[in-house]
Amino acid sequence: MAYSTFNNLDKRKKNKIFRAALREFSEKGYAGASINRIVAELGIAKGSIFQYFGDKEGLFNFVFVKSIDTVKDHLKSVRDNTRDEDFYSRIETLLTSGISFLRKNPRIYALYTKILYEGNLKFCSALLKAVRQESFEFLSEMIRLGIERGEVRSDMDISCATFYLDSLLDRFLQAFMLEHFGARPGIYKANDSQVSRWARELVGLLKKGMAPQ
Amino acid sequence: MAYSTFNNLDKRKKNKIFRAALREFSEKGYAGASINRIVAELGIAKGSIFQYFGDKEGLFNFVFVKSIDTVKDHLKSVRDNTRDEDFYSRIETLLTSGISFLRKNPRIYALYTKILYEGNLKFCSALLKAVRQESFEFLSEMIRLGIERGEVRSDMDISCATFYLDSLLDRFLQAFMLEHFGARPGIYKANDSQVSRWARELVGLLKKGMAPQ
Amino acid sequence: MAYSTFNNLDKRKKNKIFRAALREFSEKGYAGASINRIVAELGIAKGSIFQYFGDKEGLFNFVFVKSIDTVKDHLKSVRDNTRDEDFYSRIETLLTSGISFLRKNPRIYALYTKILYEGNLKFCSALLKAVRQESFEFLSEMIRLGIERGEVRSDMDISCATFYLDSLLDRFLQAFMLEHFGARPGIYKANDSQVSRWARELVGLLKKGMAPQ
Amino acid sequence: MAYSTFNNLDKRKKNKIFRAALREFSEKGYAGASINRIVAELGIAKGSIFQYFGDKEGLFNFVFVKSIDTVKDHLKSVRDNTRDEDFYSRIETLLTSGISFLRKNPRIYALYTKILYEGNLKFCSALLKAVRQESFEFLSEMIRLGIERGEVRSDMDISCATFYLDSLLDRFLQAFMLEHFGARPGIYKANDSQVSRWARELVGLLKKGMAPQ
DNA sequence: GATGAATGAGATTTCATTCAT
DNA sequence: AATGAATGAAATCTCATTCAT
Repeated sequence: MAYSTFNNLDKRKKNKIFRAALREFSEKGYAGASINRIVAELGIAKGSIFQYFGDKEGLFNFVFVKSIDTVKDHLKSVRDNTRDEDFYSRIETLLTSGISFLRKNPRIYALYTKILYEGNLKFCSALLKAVRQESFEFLSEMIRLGIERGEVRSDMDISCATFYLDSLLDRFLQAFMLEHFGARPGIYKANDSQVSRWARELVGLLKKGMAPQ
Repeated sequence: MAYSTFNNLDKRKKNKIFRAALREFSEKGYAGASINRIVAELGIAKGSIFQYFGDKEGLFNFVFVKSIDTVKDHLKSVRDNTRDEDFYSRIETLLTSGISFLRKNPRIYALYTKILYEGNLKFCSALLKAVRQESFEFLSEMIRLGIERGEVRSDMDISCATFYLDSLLDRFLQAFMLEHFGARPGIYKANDSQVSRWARELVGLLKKGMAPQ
Repeated sequence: MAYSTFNNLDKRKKNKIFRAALREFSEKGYAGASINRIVAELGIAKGSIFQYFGDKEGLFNFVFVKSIDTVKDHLKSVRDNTRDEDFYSRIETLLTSGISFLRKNPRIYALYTKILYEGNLKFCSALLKAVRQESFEFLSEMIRLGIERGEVRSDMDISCATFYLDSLLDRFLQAFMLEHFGARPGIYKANDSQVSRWARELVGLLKKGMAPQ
Repeated sequence: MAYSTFNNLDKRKKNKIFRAALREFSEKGYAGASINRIVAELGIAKGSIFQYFGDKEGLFNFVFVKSIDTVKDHLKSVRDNTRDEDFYSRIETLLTSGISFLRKNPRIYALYTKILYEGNLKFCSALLKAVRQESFEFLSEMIRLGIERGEVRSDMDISCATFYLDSLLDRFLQAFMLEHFGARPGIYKANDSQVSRWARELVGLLKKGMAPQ
């Protein structure tokens, strides 16, 4: 993925490069990103990037994989840390912790959506598919467990419900991200203090639709 | 928006130019679109585009506004034609008619999402904001009416419920579009025959969450 | 081969571009040629070349095909103008007129050899093959006719004799070209006045080998 | 030519470097050769090459001189081993042993022609000139000896005959090499079994032209 | 002596934009 | 009004060469 030339660099420099590239790609997308700008910001020679990553695609891949891995780690930790909570509480945690992840790593989520909608990037689709698959399975499993524990109605179509949950969660994050970057004209004026109230309300709605009566 | 030189063209030519530009922008995004390719496909002189629209931004604006208008017309017609149906039936119609709009105008929806996530386009954000505002008000009004008619629980937070609906509707379309274009690795295998079943199931879920008990 | 943008230029400009490109390619070969240098010499914008020919390969193709055509025309005129001479006289004419062609078009022959030995140019090999085929057939036919007229021994292996002739003719030109360009350390000190003497002597040698006794 | 750092390496490593560089230069020519690729193939540090040879030119020089020496040794051994054969038999041996040398050292002959026609290499021309001088003297001497022994006509212009022989020999090798490498579109379909037949036929032709009658 | 990270000049190519005809 | 030739900035990428370790 990255050549040994890059791996041999010291950690601070590697990180600096990752951050600069992430910033560029997340702001401009793949096609719009300029290696010229990246190296100018970093203050290194243009050739170095190509020595590290071979080409633009290589640089992007490095950034994208590292970003995806960060997301996966986040999801895994949420799953593991909420194992004993009930279904609706887990959803609420997913929502609020998602926002706090997004606050800490705003560019990662921005990169993800930019790439998702940019299309044209054959070398990403396998990764994107894997991520979505994982998230899909994660939610399905949560629902299945919720049914088992009697927290969720047993007559639900699981894939339909997963879609339903996934939409909601993803959109919840998108709404905040687009506001955070000012790119999308936010109409949901949710500021920091309102996030948890919103999360609670959404979970309330979900509960009405999904809990056994 | 477009100069008089353009407005004076005959309708067929204007339409041809719109379609070619829409195709390019929806496939490549704003930055990735190439006026070279557009004029090559059209077989007209490059200078003409600049005479008609001033610059790339002008051309894009023309395409974007016209696309947005088409969407607005669609929404308005759905609203007007379903005025007498009950709340849940209206939602179901929104879902299925949304899909059929998307099938007829795949590039318009593609353009909308591409631009939404591409960002960087100051001159779009007002338009995007207006569209979202409109759609938001459309849904809010539907909910309010639903409550009035006793079809929806009266204790709902309307903006929260609007968000909830909006997420679901938008994501429903996105799922189909991304599959239609093959850009996003679909994991929801919804083919033609399944659309209405899915719509019905989602509405069922919504009903459980939103209907008075 | 060349886009209409180029074909529409006035003849003087087209010729100027041809000459500048021929010079660069014949001096540096395909890989070594620099479009930067060509446009600098011409005093035109870099982009123009790409508008005319699409890419470096396109420019080269144009130059190469035009050069080859010039050679073919030369060969054809020699063949037609010497139809009534005897075999050995035709060979002598080939040698001396070859030299005079080379004096008038030194870069064309230089281009031909450069490319022949540079290899790696898939898009040339068909052309090169065609040229060699043509020259091969031209010589074979001359020998066949020589035999028919009783000027050449009838027991000759024609393809062997063609190889033999071809070697001599080609090498004769090469020797002069390499001296002309100073690229190859000439050891054959043939100056202008000696060319025809050499041609006569070589033909004398050939005659001893090929004429019936 | 090569710095002591190189000369102090063990023989196997020196040979490995020679082979890798010969391969690159013979395939791509001087300008097209890439030190990057050479060191990548060798698995040594790029800096080492510059420590051994100073610069690209130095590396090339080393490769070229060593290659030329191999050719000279070959020629010398043919000359010495055929001293007692008659003139025409020596020529035949030159042709066939030339082919067998080329089969054993295809890259050396390829390098020689690539460079000969690439030009632009001031530091080669002295070497090339020396080689051609040597080969020229070798052939002249053979002819002189042939005349002395009564095998060759005594009225021959020796330098003309040398040119004649040289053309044939060189072209004979070229034809095979270009076919061997597939670079030049072969029209002489000579495969392995035909080489000696061709050599015999060419010698027959020569004999007719050169032997006293 | 060997290493390989850093460099920057220079290559090909694309593209929006201008402007004379 | 329409044309399309001309432009040059900026993009990606390659490569010989240097030099600190």
